[in-house]
Amino acid sequence: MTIKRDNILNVSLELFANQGYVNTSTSKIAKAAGVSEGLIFRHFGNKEGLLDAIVAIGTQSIEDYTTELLNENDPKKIISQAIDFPVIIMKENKDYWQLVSSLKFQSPEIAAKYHNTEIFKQLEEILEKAFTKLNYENPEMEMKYLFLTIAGLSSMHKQNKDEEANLNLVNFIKSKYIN
Amino acid sequence: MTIKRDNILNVSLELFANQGYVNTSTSKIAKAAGVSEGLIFRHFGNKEGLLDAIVAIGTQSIEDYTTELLNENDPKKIISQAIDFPVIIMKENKDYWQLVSSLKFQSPEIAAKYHNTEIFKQLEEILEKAFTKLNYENPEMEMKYLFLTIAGLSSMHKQNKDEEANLNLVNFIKSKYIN
DNA sequence: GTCTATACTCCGATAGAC
DNA sequence: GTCTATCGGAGTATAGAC
Repeated sequence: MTIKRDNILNVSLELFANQGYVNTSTSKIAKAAGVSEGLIFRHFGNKEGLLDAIVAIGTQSIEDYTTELLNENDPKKIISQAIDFPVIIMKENKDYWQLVSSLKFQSPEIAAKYHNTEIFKQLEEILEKAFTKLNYENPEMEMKYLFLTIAGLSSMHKQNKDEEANLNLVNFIKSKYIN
Repeated sequence: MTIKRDNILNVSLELFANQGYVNTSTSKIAKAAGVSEGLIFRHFGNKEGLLDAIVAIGTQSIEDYTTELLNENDPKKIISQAIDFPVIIMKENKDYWQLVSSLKFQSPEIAAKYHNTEIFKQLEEILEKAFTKLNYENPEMEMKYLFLTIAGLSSMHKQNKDEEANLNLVNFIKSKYIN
């Protein structure tokens, strides 16, 4: 029953992420998932409904990770884990992350619909507090700077396949914050 | 004479950047540019030819900026100007930059075709040399880290409209390298 | 299977530059 | 008078959502 539905979900996440949402036709999805095209519309109404379902799943697992950080008290651990964020995310949710990034470049309506700020606002607060605890001169700026670095790491992971090099860089950045 | 041609070029850069290449139909471009649809094909052969023309123009102005850096000797100035890179680019080539970024998320063929690494390889070399001159312990890593920061700055500028905040952050980052 | 959107073609006509 | 840029519209083929 839900096997085919899951099939559609998995296949279209992969296709949307790697070929783009607009470039992926429903018939392509149907073929790749081994289902009839009609089933897609039976389950998800229309193509955008399918996109909604996919994004919702991925968002959940990222929220789970942020919640972990909320329960952490040691500021150095928080910073360290925040730097790990792209590594973790990219490993387990590579396709999801790429899809969400790509949606920012779609039409303004689509971009707005899937632009999730809440998770990041939380992360920002946590990080700023961590820097405050560590007596940094300018915690807000430090937080913004680190956030930038994390954003950069995300886009790097998307392009660079050399995992060892990526990990070296992650550790190098960590060493700037934790001695 | 070429007024209409320029019109097409300007309008489609804006549309491609903000709505996406695939989402922008040639008829939409024609209407927005106030020209007949046929004229687009007369000038550029097909839709991809139009994209080529647009990208070529923007690439040129970015190359101009990198060439400036090549002629700079003071390592601190090089680093400072590299950090300024996204600010300059985003101010003068916002749409172009966004378009090129968005193409990375298109089909693999399109992504590969417009993925320009040469400019960045040059920039990488220049920066690594600068860090070597300044006797940093690990110039290669420092370069990669700074490169990451610059990538992060680019994506931030794309989203964040508050120019003053952006500039503050840029200066904060500069202060990490130049005392 | 239906219907619409889209890339692309073809052509006759016009107006201005040389 | 020719050449070039352009218009406007009819028309085709195909792909894609549903």
